Amino acid sequence: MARRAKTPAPLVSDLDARKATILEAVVIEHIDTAQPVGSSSVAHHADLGVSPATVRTEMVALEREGYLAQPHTSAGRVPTDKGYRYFVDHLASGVLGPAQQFQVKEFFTHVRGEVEDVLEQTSLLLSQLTRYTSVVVGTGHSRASVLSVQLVNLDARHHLLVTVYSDGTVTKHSVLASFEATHVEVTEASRQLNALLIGTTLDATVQVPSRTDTVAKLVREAVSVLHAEAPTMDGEQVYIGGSSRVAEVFEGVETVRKVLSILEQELLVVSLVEDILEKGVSVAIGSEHGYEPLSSCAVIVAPVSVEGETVGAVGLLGPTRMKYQEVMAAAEAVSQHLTHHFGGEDRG
Amino acid sequence: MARRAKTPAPLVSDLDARKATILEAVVIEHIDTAQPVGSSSVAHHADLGVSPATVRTEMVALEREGYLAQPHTSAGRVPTDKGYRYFVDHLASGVLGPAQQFQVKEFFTHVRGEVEDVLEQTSLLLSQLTRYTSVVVGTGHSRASVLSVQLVNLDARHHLLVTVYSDGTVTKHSVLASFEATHVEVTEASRQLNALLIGTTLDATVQVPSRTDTVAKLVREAVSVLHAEAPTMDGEQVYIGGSSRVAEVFEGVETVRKVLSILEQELLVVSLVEDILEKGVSVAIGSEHGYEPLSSCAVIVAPVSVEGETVGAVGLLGPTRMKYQEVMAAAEAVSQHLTHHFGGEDRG
DNA sequence: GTTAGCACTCGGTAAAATCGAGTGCTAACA
DNA sequence: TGTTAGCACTCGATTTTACCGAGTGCTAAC
Repeated sequence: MARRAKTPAPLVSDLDARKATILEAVVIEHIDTAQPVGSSSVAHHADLGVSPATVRTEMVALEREGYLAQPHTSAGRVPTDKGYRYFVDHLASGVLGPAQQFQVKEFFTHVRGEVEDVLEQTSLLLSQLTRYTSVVVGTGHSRASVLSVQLVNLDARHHLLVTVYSDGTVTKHSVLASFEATHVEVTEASRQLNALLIGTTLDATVQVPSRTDTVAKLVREAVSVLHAEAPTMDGEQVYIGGSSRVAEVFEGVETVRKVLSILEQELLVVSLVEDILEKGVSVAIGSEHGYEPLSSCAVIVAPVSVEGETVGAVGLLGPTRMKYQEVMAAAEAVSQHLTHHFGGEDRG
Repeated sequence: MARRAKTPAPLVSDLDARKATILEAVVIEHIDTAQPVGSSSVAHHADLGVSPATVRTEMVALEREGYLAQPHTSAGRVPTDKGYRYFVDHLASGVLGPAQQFQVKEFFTHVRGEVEDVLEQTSLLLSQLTRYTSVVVGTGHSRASVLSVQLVNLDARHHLLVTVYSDGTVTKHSVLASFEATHVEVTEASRQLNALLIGTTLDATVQVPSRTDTVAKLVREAVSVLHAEAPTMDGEQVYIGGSSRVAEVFEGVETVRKVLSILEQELLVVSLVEDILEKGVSVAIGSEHGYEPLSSCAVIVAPVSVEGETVGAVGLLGPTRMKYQEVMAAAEAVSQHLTHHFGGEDRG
């Protein structure tokens, strides 16, 4: 028994075959219809040769164990978060339809451009593919080393510090000096900065010159600006695709508003995705992720890694009654293609 | 008579004083309550010493002339787009509340950072200020000249072309060569690119070397990559703040979805804003802007200019029954502060 | 353990009744 | 001529009532 399985070990459970089938039937139908599911409908669709009455007794049990819930007496049953959890852990498994597979392949053979563009486009792809809102996260250059620094002067006091990192990201920082500097001095400062910083990572401390001439002051200024940003700005990028889906997929203005307002906060989205990744889980249902305003959401994530290192993730956000099979398959497929795209070095 | 006034010349109109007052009352109350407004309510609030009956006859006239509409017989009146138009052109004028004024001032004395960050934060400010969704557009470096180009090699075949423009923007482009290049060659190419491009704008053609050595090939490659992007990528930046407001402010899922899906398309948003600016108008109501899916929206824009040149705009998007006075005042104030912020050179 | 039978619950929908804000019109008035 | 009170009328919104039927839980028979 693995100490930490890919999905958290089921508490007590493992329903017997029939209960599982019934649960599955309820989940599937409810996902499809958004309505409570009744015993007769289950008896009919899941073809265990049993009558509704039997199904009913089983459903009572499933409800007692917390997999199902009744909106009110004399309505059908609806899956709980726990019910969905069992479903995705034990029952769901789907493959991408051929049309979708084709679309994904097409996409990845044709994308070109900068990493950022690819990620952004990918988020659109995902939301088209699944009809849910997608989240693509690129984790930044925290471990990337500096390839090149350059100080460009805009005018005598304003300079722009442009840094290129080994992972291909580029940052810029304004440097406002309290003194004037000539073009030559700026160029020299640039040269020294290169000597100083190339090969280092942002968290490393460097030996700055203590002289008091203009060039040295420029260098110190630049280094401090750069390092000041280091802790906050991890260079995470977030791309959200199909946020308008939120309005289609959730019911109730209030829910829509809540979800949208979460999506607006990029930092929050990043940590949500990272939290889920960290737990080694690929799906977080309802309250599982611990973000209260998203308690009616399910989030599916799949990591994107290059050389064993997780460099990002793709995610999809929908109601708890989302189409897990399809969506998980899509996330899987896209994340793998992305992994390959960034790993398999031979694309622009 | 000016050939093209700041706001399109009123067709026939200019209502007499009493009609105007009545229209104003209807608009104000409807903005407030979202309900059709009846004659008695108008007679009461607008204190022209007249009875509801008289108001009614006037309202009939206003309806005939297209300023008001009746959702159905025996309901109150609702302003039409034309009614709102008259309202904003002739009647509306408001100033920012002191609290808001303070907030704006506070904001602009404390913002720091890159242009992009300032614009993004501004969009948040605007949406907080007005409780509507905001749009901040920065028009790009189409006329900016190149300050510096640098080719950085990631590995033998992958290079990164980093360009700094006179307006402080920085772009990066991957350059994938079909041949290998040494570090020295890349550095030399970098030097030549600088000599070649500094001071030019993207639309200018440059004399590339026709030699066939590695350096020359690199240079040609880089120049072509850079120029290829020029027409599409104008470097426009769009920042949307408070998109969750859409869900609060519009009613009907379908409307919300439509609006959100427009907001997702950055290009579309940019051209919407630019269209309105171009017409020299600051408010576009309902069908005026010609974007059908936004026919229930009003858009308020204010240009941001530096040295007489329009470099961007701030905008706010709400339902046609939005609080024009407040919102226009806010847009005005923020755009002026922004103008000043970018014009008054002494901030980082 | 399963099932048919059955009484019961209760949300959803439809029809009916009611309400009232607001209208348009007319006739009297200044 | 413009204004106003009076009044019948309209019609959406709200409430009431009735009813249907899907679905339940329970029980007794298989």
